Amino acid sequence: MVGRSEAAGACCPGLLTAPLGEEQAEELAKVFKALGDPVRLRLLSMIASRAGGEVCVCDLTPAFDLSQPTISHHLKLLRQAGLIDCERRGTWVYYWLLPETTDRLAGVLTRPGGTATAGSPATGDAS
Amino acid sequence: MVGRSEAAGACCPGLLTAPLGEEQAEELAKVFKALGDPVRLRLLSMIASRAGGEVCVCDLTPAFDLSQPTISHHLKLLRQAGLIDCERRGTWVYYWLLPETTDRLAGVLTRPGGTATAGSPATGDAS
DNA sequence: ATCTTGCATCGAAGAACGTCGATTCAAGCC
DNA sequence: GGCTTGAATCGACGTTCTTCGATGCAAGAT
Repeated sequence: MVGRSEAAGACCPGLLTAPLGEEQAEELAKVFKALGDPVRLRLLSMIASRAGGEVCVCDLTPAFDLSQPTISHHLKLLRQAGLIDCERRGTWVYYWLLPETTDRLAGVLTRPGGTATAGSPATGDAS
Repeated sequence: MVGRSEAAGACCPGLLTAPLGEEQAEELAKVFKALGDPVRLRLLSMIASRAGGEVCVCDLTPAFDLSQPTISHHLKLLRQAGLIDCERRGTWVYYWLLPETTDRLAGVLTRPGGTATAGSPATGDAS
């Protein structure tokens, strides 16, 4: 009855329960690497937390002290990792989150025994 | 040797619900970057899935086609990210998982809605 | 004390990454 | 048609990362 962790194919029993195979590790590492940059993390966060589910690039770029090609490059990496997707609509390009991928990562990082909820460390202080 | 809890600083409402601040993004990116390598992913998986909760380095190193200093380096990065910790016991050094950090990541990647339907037009086609 | 074993640290070489300016492409407007 | 705006692509440069061999340190064995 584990519905949540198997959203994107039942290929991954979890990172913390059994040793990862080389291919699975290679594949997962690509997605985690895409998240391993603060700019991309903020971009993903801005896209995912958007009310309508979509963000125009013209709304993302001015939020950073970076050039437009750099933002475009980061968006491309997030897209290649399967975390977001985009569509051109007239003059503007809109991006949205692909929740399958984040769900998969969350499932991979969730260990069966642990009571893991957002923001509350299981051990130690709960101040 | 124990660097206690530098990763779980602020209460994180989640990566997908509200735009991430610069500092939080910087901090989270360090942990994700540590997971962005297949060797480290496999190391973490081998450590986390161990029955007794501990693994000796001498059991980890021969599983890879890499030199011993390289494995030691990756273990150091995982430790600096707050994902694992270690202790010397006689001649050998044992590593174990710090579930607080993986729990936090899983929480950060979990969106409150739970149901992974976002109403996006296309699924499974990202290019 | 000396030797051996297990693991960490120290530079160094090569590859990969992040960033930029310049350019190119797409779409709308004059 | 030509012009303007939004976004992606192209080279290039400096930094960071992954890996290695060589070395150093801790702890047990002889």
